[in-house]
Formats: sequence, structure tokens, C-alpha cells
Amino acid sequence: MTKTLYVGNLPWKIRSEQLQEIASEFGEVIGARVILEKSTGRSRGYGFIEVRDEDAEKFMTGLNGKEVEGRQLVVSEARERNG
DNA sequence: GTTGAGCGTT
Repeated sequence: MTKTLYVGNLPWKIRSEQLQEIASEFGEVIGARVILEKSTGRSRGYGFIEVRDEDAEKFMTGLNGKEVEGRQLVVSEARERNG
């Protein structure tokens, strides 16, 4: 099964592809999504990644606090959109 | 040409 992780404090320039490559350093990234501005198309500075449930811990300990472009990422288990 | 805690789009 998979688990969705919230990734915050992302640099403005980071996009979904970059997030996936950064996260894939700690395991298999099934999916990555950086939330962009609806109108301007620029990054909101946070996103989500989908990883194996068994690897979620490695991603949270690895990505959380990882320095990217001078900013330290913040990772936590994503909330449920419908719940 | 900017900003900085947060919880999403088709």
C-alpha cells in the first residue's frame, strides 16, 4: 500500500519533478505533486509525495530537515482530503 | 523582478 506525505518549506523554484528526484534519494517515489498557484502557476512552497507505506518512515526521517536550495524541508504525514 | 506557514489537482 502507499502513503501520502506532506512536504513543506520548499523553494519557489522546486516543481513536482524536482521533488520526486529529491525524495527518490530515500526510496521509491510513486508520485510527487507540488502545489502551484492556480492563476500565476508559481509554487506555493509545499507539495505531496506518494511513497510505500513501509518506506514512509525513511522518507520522513530523511526528507524532514533536508537542506534543499538553502531551505530545510518539512515532512509530515498528509491529511485526508475527504474525511 | 515580491513572499515563507501551511495540507492538493484533475
